[in-house]
Amino acid sequence: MTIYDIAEKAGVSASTVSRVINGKPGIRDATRQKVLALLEEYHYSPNTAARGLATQSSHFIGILIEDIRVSHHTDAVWTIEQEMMRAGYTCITLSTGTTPEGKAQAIQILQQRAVDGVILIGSMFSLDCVRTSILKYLFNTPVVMINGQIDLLNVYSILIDEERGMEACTAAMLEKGCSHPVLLISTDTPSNRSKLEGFRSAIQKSGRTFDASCVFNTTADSMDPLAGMREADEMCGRILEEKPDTDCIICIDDILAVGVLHSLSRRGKSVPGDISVTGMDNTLYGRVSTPTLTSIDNKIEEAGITKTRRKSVPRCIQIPARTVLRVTG
Amino acid sequence: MTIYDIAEKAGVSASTVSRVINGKPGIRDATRQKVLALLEEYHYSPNTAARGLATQSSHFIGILIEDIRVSHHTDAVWTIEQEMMRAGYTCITLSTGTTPEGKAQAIQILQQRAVDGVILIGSMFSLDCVRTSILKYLFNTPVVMINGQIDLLNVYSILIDEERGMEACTAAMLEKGCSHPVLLISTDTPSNRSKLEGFRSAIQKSGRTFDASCVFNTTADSMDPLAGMREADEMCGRILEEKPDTDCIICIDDILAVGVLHSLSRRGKSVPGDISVTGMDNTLYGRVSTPTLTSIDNKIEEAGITKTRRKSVPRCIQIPARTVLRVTG
DNA sequence: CTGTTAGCGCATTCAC
DNA sequence: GTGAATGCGCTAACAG
Repeated sequence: MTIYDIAEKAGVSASTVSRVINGKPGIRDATRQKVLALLEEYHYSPNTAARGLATQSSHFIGILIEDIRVSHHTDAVWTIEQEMMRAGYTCITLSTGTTPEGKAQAIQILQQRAVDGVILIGSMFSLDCVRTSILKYLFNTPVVMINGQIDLLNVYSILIDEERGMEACTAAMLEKGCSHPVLLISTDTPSNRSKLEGFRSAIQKSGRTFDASCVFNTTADSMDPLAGMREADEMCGRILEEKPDTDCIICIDDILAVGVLHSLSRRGKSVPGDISVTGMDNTLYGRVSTPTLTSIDNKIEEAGITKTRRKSVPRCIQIPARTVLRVTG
Repeated sequence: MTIYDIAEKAGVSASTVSRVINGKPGIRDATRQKVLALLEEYHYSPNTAARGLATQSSHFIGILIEDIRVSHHTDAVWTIEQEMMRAGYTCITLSTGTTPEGKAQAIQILQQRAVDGVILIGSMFSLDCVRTSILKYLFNTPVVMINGQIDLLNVYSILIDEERGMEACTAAMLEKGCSHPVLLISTDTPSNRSKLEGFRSAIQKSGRTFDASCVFNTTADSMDPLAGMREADEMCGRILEEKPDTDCIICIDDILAVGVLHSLSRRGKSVPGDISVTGMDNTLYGRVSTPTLTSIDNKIEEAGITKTRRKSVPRCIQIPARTVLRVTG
């Protein structure tokens, strides 16, 4: 079913059909009704690729995440997708994997699909190779980075202030009476570095001296949540051994927190009676900080990816990380 | 950058450039090299929409799942996406939500995007409204259902034999010495019904009589894993109260299993010492049954969604659910 | 109000 | 070997 088939059956020209489809004015009502009926009868729906070719707008939005299996960012994808759909856009959500090549390839695919905009979710996209690829393939396409930053004119950032989020979280625990907090952190990422900084800052602002031995690192690949949990579980044992007076374990993310909780429960420790535990990231595993997704969503619109971005828009937007603490038990 | 721009710069015609791009033979090597160089220099990459228009093939594969935030099926999406990518296809993965309207809308979107094939993941797509939508919009497009079934000529099924999977799982527990198994099941879905049937069947085949009071239902919306966990947690308390001699809790899925584990650990019960617990579905939360994804993947190829499906292919393929049991502790 | 024409970017005959 | 012409399905001037 093409627009021409319908036109023929209706005894009008293709442009008339096109006008009806797009709700353009200046059509006699009788004609419109007739066409509308045919459209319905034949379940016609327009070929978006052809339309895109003609209008120079694919109505595609590309979303890049590292791994769809990791629930970390999947929440964001969901709301963005819903919102974009309401706006008439279709999302192409791609898992890039952790390698630079994977990311570069995904960016090229999006270019070939002529997406109208791109959303990069996660600090892991703040890479030089990503910058290069954008420059090569998407220099003309608005890009929004959630929790990442790249210095290019067409790249907008929405940053979640994780540093201050973690700082507030730690401060809250200290105020609550914890005197021997420990930070459980995973591999070195921009995001994790911010959180570490926030932790350190809170400690110092409270008048204590920051002791690096209070920071424990896990090494598991962030792509494998199960491994992360297990490692956190073991690490928790080490923490209790090396720092027996620990009364608060602050975890860089919720996966680690779950591992810690398992370990503590096995050891008969009560939470938060004996030890307080906090997580972060608001995934399925727990709900602690990060902004509400709707607020991210607003910001994306603000960044004008769907709009005809006429007015100048701030290149970078900070969202305060809400620190709705939850001492998981 | 269009094919014409490159052609002009190379002093050849567009068709020549096209031939080079597509590796067609019959081009003097010098010409080819020159064009290739320009292609590289200008980071040219073809507009897939235009190409699709010309070749009548979008090289898009549509994937429908109910909710990207639910890790249940997200594993399948990952491997399918990887595989399709290797084959030169781009996946449009859409979350349909639980409503019929959402599913119908997603199907129409895929039609408008002229996808070359569609993959429906989950038993929740075995709906009459889905059938209607496929008939309306995708009657000409090969559709593969994973763990679902719809009677249409262009719809292929890959079924995971959950009934036998659950039967084997239950039988294994009985053999292991459990004498008072309980089934914890969630809302009524085709998939859950099969599992219940498998449970019942194993009980009876072992010579016992099936007692319906051994089946406990949770009511939480399957879309909200957290709620599911919580409910399973509470339900576990009820189970221990009403059936104090329970020595094995078989959970319909891993989310419920996690809830049960939490509850047991809080009550000081040892797993599997006091009580054995099994989950199902091989999500992040645990790994128990279901086929390996690569085997699913093979089956999809077998169903010929990417191929020119010349030979007739079995309309329905059964995969035995592997019952790699893991008594979670 | 409606039809005609042209063009979006590419692949594919058919000539040369 | 290579170029010119045509069409994919649709929209957008431009006429009438």
